[in-house]
Amino acid sequence: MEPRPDAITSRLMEIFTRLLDFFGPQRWWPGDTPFEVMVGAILTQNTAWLNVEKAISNLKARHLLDPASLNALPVEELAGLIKPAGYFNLKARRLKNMVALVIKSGGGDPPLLLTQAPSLLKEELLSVNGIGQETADSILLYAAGYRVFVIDAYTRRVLSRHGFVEADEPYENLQNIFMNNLPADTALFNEYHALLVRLGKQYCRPRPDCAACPLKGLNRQSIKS
DNA sequence: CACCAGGCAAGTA
DNA sequence: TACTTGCATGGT
Repeated sequence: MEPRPDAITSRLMEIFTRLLDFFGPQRWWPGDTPFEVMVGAILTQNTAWLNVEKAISNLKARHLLDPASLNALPVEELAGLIKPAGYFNLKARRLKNMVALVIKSGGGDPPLLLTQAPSLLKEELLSVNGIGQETADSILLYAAGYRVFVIDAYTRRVLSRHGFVEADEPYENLQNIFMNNLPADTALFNEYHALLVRLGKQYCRPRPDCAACPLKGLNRQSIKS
């Protein structure tokens, strides 16, 4: 027996309401410009945000946080500046790859790249070596402002720990649960994902603190549709 | 000290 | 197709 769609909607909204009441608004994404969001999306891959901030500060302090500057910067120097974010050699190449797309497909202007239709934009982003589903969707939502739900390791962990989905549920299925059952409200998608990450960081870690979890006691029935 | 963080791609069988 | 492995700093 699968739950009715409206039942899924109300359960998803209850989760959201609980998280918002408990934590308050998260005001994501932390970044001043669309390009900064894009850079942060690469740097935060499997990395604590605090370390990403240090890397971004290094770039800002040298006025290098724009496509033209990063394009002109030797990849070894870029790697040196983003060291605190970890995987610095890998991420330096990934940033270069992303900048190449901004130049090729946006004429070097991030907003021009980001105003393309979401399906086309996602396809282009995914074609960049170093940008996968989550990074692409983060850019679609938090840099371009499109109504896309971002799935990350915390989201998957929170949902599976609560019995809502299987632990190995594919990315696209998880994404569709939210996108097919929530109101068409970009601000909601923005805040919802941020709240799930906040919950994950604080309570749903590998060693969880379930006693204090704001989602404690929810019905564990599947929400797969 | 060990553990882990807002993933992704390449390699192996 | 389905696993496994490399990538790396810094906070808790």
